[in-house]
Amino acid sequence: MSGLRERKKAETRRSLQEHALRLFAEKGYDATTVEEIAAAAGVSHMTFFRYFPSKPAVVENDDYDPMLAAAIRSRPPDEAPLTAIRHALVAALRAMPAGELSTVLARSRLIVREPTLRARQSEAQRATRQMFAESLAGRGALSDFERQVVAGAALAALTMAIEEWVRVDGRQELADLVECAMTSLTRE
Amino acid sequence: MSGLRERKKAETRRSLQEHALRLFAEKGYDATTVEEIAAAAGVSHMTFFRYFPSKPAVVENDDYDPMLAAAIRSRPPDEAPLTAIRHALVAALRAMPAGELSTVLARSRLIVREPTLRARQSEAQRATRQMFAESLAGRGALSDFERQVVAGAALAALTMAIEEWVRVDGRQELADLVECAMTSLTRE
DNA sequence: ATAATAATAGTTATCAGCTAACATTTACAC
DNA sequence: GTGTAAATGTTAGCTGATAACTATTATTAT
Repeated sequence: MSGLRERKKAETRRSLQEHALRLFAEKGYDATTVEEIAAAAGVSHMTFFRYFPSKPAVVENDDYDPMLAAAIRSRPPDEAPLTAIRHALVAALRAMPAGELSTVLARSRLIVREPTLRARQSEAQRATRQMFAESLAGRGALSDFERQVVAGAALAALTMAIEEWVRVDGRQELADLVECAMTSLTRE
Repeated sequence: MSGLRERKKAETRRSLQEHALRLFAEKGYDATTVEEIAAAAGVSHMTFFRYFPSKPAVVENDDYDPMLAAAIRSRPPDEAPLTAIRHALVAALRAMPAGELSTVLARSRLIVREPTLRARQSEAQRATRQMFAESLAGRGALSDFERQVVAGAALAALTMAIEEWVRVDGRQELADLVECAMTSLTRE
């Protein structure tokens, strides 16, 4: 698994992603063609599509979903659903090193500002919502439907927090914004 | 404004939309090309794009936004934000004639089932969210940010209700589903 | 070390959505 | 009726995405 082939693949993937993000930031998402990204990484456009199923996919990373789901599940079972999600999110964000957060900020900036990427993001969030909903199992005697609703609402709050985070260009802590957002949901 | 030209335009638009929805339902969204829709309506594909800015746009209708915003604004000012939105939505839905609801169901079916349309929908919802947020002005001493959060969460709940509505193929009242969804948010 | 093999990448062609430039038809106002 | 302006069609092109096929390159078994 660490042969030359594997390393080359990883390197190509990384290079494609890196050049893509750089070009998107430099000249805009729509103004950057897959052809250009591939050329910058020294491969053909077909290779791009072998590594990423679509142009927007090169920006996305769903790596946090399982971690967050686990964090929700490990909250005390008597906590209300939205409260459990809030604590899980805030704790996860506070535990995140600054370097990683700035990467997340860069990606988020792109996604929030490019309509095409936003649209994709909301589609990717369906999986996240599903995970959130499942990780609420057994909490507060909710039906499947109600769990989806709560998970969806929490994700909407998280999304709003991230958009605000991008708007203030990271000058407020994302964890604080998420805490504020989630609290304004439960405080009714 | 009711010259032959205007009438023809309205008729062309209606025809394009009608054939589009029919073809989408018959053979799927992706499998239906703009060319086919245009041909079915007896025009060229360029004419299609003169009437609708994009293929997905032919399915969308944002006609309800102003009505809903007004309904929210006219709720008693001491009602909590989520509660006000809930009552506004439920009242608007209960006042809707059955025929219109079945049209909404048909459109929703398409949108919920076609990933491409879902993605677009979520983008269109940004405008709806903005309207919801603005129509919450003065209610509950919320900041701009918090209003966006609450509006976003409410819309997420509405979306979940509509998805469930489609899932049960309209056999439950949408108003009831919305009421259930919104209530599960405030009940924490 | 080398040949067989399997993975990986490139080439080419094609399709669909979408836009632009230009020509042509058609309703309207006079 | 005729000129004008709107509406439509024609054609061509760009970009994202997929498929079929070929060529290259790393692995592996000898």
